[in-house]
Amino acid sequence: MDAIDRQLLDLLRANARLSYAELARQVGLSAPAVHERVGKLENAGVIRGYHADVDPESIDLGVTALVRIVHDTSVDIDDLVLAIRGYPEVESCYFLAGDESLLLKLRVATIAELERLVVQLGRTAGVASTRTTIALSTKWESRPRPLSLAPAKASRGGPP
Amino acid sequence: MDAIDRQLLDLLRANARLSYAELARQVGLSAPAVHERVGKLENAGVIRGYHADVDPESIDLGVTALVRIVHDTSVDIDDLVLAIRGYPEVESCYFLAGDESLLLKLRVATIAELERLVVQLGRTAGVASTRTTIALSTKWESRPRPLSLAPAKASRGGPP
DNA sequence: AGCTGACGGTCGATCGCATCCACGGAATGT
DNA sequence: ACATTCCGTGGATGCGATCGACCGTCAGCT
Repeated sequence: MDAIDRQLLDLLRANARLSYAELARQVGLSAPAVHERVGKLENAGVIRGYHADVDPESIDLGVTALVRIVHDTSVDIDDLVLAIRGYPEVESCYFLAGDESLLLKLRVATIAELERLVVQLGRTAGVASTRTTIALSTKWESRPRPLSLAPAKASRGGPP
Repeated sequence: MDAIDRQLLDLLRANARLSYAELARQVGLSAPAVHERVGKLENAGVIRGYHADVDPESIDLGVTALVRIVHDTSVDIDDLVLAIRGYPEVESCYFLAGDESLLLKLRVATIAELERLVVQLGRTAGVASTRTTIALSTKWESRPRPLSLAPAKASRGGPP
């Protein structure tokens, strides 16, 4: 994992559909070399996948909510997580340090659907209580933090 | 936005590097037809981009934290959001209904870095107070909810 | 009804890209 | 010094992206 790998990750996080030829031009290597590097990053689990980012409102998921869950410890936490995974509306799930054990981010079409889901969650085995907050808007999400600052083609030769 | 569009969105959300030829095979159209459909979805803002999903631990971002921010209303909320956008560690930012106005999800390398960032956030104009929770683990994140269930090639003819 | 234009698709051709293979050179261990 | 390994380049080949020409369907108009 050197500077060129980091640059490739940056490029693919910004645009996952770049061709290997284009990536090669950007980092100053040949296409096969880039192909091999990216393959290794995939196999090593550094790159976990490539996903289209779809506007939620466009696909009728205009309501975003955050639900914090207090764990009823008579049920194993892994079983609870597994049960929650069964709800497709739950986009993300974090295991927290603190009073509430889990934070869920979920998206649904309507407030009515949210109500239905929160009630169902509250009845799920292992859930002691829930605390729900509506997200009025998403300012941004999944913003990638750049790993490398300089393009590799320039500045050959170590720091001054 | 018909069933085939939804199917294309599903396919690209699962794997953004599928070729147009492969997409075409999956939905039962020709490659140029798929090319045009995807282009329209991009131009309409339904597809906002394509991003590689990189394992945070692999790029030295092993600490995930959630910070809730109480807004000091003497500063405009938009200015506050803009200031927070300046911190590259903040991956996501939601505007909430409730006591705390903002929820931030951020990733850093170490607890020490987290401390530094939380202190800085607390000093930012418009921040009345912060409440920080560490995420011990991310069970899952950005899981896409499938839009269509059936492959378009099969089951021609309405429901029974 | 018949005409017309917009829309969305197919087909065929061309050019670039992905991918495989053989080869080369630098860094490393013996 | 030599052998080995790693990582790269260059060339060849078949597939995919993409363009242009053409076709069927449908809605609205005369």
